[in-house]
Amino acid sequence: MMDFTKRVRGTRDFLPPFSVKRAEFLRIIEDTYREFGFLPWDTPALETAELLTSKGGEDIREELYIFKDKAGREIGLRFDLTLPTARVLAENKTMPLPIKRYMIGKVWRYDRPQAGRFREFTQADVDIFGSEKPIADAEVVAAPWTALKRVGIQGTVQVNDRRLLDAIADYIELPESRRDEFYRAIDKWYKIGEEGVRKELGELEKYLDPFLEFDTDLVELPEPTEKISAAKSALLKLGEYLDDFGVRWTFNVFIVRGLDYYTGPIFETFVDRPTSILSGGRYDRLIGMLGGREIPATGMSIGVDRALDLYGDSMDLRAREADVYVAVIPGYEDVAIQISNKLRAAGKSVFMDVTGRKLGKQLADAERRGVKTVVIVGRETENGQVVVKDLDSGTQSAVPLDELLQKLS
RNA sequence: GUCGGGGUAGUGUAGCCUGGUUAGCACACGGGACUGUGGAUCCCGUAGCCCGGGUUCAAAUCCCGGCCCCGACCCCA
Repeated sequence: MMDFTKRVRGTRDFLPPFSVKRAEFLRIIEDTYREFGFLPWDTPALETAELLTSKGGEDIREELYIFKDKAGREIGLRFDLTLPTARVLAENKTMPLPIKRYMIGKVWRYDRPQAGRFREFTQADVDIFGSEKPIADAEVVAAPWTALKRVGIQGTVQVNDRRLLDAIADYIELPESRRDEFYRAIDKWYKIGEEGVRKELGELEKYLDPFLEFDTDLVELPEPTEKISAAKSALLKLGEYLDDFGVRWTFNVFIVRGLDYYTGPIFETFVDRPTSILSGGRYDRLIGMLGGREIPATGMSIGVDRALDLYGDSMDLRAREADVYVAVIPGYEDVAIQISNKLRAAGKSVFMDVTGRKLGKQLADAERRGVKTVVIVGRETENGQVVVKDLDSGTQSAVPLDELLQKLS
């Protein structure tokens, strides 16, 4: 006998009550993005292998789902939402700018699964295309940060800037060819500590002490060169806008994020663990690299599943499965359907029993589902009434049908 | 790719070291006591030793191989 119950490695099933919270979280994110004026986009999960590997060389294939279709073409699953979006912009060369868009969807990476890391996971992106101004970076941070705040998660956005890092690297005379290696090591500062970073750096360790002079508050950041001054004042401007948006942020010179993707401000958001749940930055060259005109771009992404895993318990999310449970006494199905429809038309979510099981079972079922209001549809309907029962208090009363809606509101 | 810990009903586990009744328990699920009133209690029920080989009179237990899961490293555009 084959085992048909196996899941693909690194994927997950989302079942209630978690799935209910997850859907609610996604709804709040989407509502917030809309409030900030971002419009929804959706692009295919499948892209050509050519695109997916375009900015990482051959070794990047190791981290991707790539396979051949029946015609022998190499295709793969997207690993983020930014690259497909950039492809669309490179392809549609006359879209009116600026564009503010969001996209919520699954992405796939052939990582080795472990705590907080899956091969299939959901991202909720916002991006602004067509503005190089810091106010755009600030807004793109503010929208997802606000969404998180609305569910009770107050993160601190750690801010750095690729131009600043490069300016510092110039100043401390870090060889160009070793910079990726250096950045990759210091990026682990909060994970493995100073000692770990020194060890990791090896012969590059001599550059660490001069670099550490820049581990300060932003206003106190030394300005030994013109380039550093310029990067600093850009960050100060950005910080001012973040303050205006009410975002909690801090400058952190150890934030690096990736290697060849970003060209300006970069962001990571932490709550109380060194695991980022909201991150992104500015990437002004990507669309040009894909063959489009150069369009300045900046974006952020919520790691939806990771945020739920780490902080779902403390999120302020509705967990109940429906607003009202309609318990149906056998023989009264027709009127139960009519009543359920009426409630739904008034905006209530309704779980109507369809099993015909006895009332005690239906009440237990309602409770299990976390629904606290039960409308019992039975013989009272012959007098134009239903019984409304509150499962929390245990109280109930017969209510005329035309008063049902106001009784429930 | 490297390393560590594990696989016993749907979930969590006891049993394994020291092989030997019908593989025990809890939760969950279905039904009943209670055919129009949930949370409590009681009763009944469904459901399990990852796969293959070896040792043995006898394997969940010991040995070998495989598969899978979890976690750490590497990496994370």
